[in-house]
Amino acid sequence: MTDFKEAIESAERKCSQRGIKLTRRRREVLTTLLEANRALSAYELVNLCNESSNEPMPAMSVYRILEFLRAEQFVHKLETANKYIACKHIACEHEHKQPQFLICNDCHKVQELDTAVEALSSVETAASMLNFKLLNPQLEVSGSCGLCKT
Amino acid sequence: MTDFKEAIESAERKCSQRGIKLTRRRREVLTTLLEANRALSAYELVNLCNESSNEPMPAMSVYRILEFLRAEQFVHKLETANKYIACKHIACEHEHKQPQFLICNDCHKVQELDTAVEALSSVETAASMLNFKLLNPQLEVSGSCGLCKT
DNA sequence: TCCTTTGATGATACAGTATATCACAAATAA
DNA sequence: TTATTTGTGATATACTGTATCATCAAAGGA
Repeated sequence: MTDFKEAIESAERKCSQRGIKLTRRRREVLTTLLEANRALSAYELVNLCNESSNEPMPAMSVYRILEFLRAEQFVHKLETANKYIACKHIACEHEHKQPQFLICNDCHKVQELDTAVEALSSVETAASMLNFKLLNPQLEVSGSCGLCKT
Repeated sequence: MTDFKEAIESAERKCSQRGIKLTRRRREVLTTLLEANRALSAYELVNLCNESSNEPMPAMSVYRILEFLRAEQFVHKLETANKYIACKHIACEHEHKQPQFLICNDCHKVQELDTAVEALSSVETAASMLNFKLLNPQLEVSGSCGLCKT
């Protein structure tokens, strides 16, 4: 309950540094994602926002706000799952390119890796031999997280 | 025009080896995908099938058939694009796990790599340290293919 | 201060992607 | 032959996302 407050404050700070605003609605969406502590679909977000506040949250707004939060790297989209998850490093200062995710097929929990940087660099090498330039590469692989091997 | 015939024959052969059937409808979908020679959405497939044959192809059938073709590894789904593409190796005998795709953001052409095997193995290592087991890992990265740098 | 501009949000419609279900026919097994 | 499984057709509906226009409020200039 305090962990995500720090993340919000950090996002707030980064926004003002960047000359943009973390508005009430944007904060609402980001907070909801942080509290959920898992990947959510856009409509799950809509519902959660509506449960925890009185002003109804239009689905359109959620999509728009997610675009904003992604552009600022506060949120990632899991393209393979059509879900959104708060970036693990909102509160960090370092830039972090090349996000990498392990997605559990059973419990659907997501772990954001920081470790396998060389994975993408080897793809990059292979790609460049085909004259292909990677753009904002993101890696998503699914499997089974040790916890739910039933 | 002869290239994909070989692929169909090979698929036919594999199916009979496996005790399953490449029915007329399934062959229709697979042929359409091979002829297109690019990634297609499910509904693009529906339309193309309808153009080249008189019996209307229901969208439901395309989805069902795509599931079948994926299970047999004749077709891959690009999860990040919601499109389907014929496997480059339908006619090969070797098993090929870990498909890897480079997807061009501009022309949307897709190249299936065979080369960057070590990419996934380094993810695998990182994952196993978290007690996470990869399952049918597939890699999709987008960027710009040398051809359409405008 | 007033006005204008810009950015954010609300509201509605609709396009695109996918699944659930039931019915029926053909192929296979008992 | 009868029963069962498998593939397909048909319809409905859920889920995901974009287009568009209106409104409102904050920011900055005259």
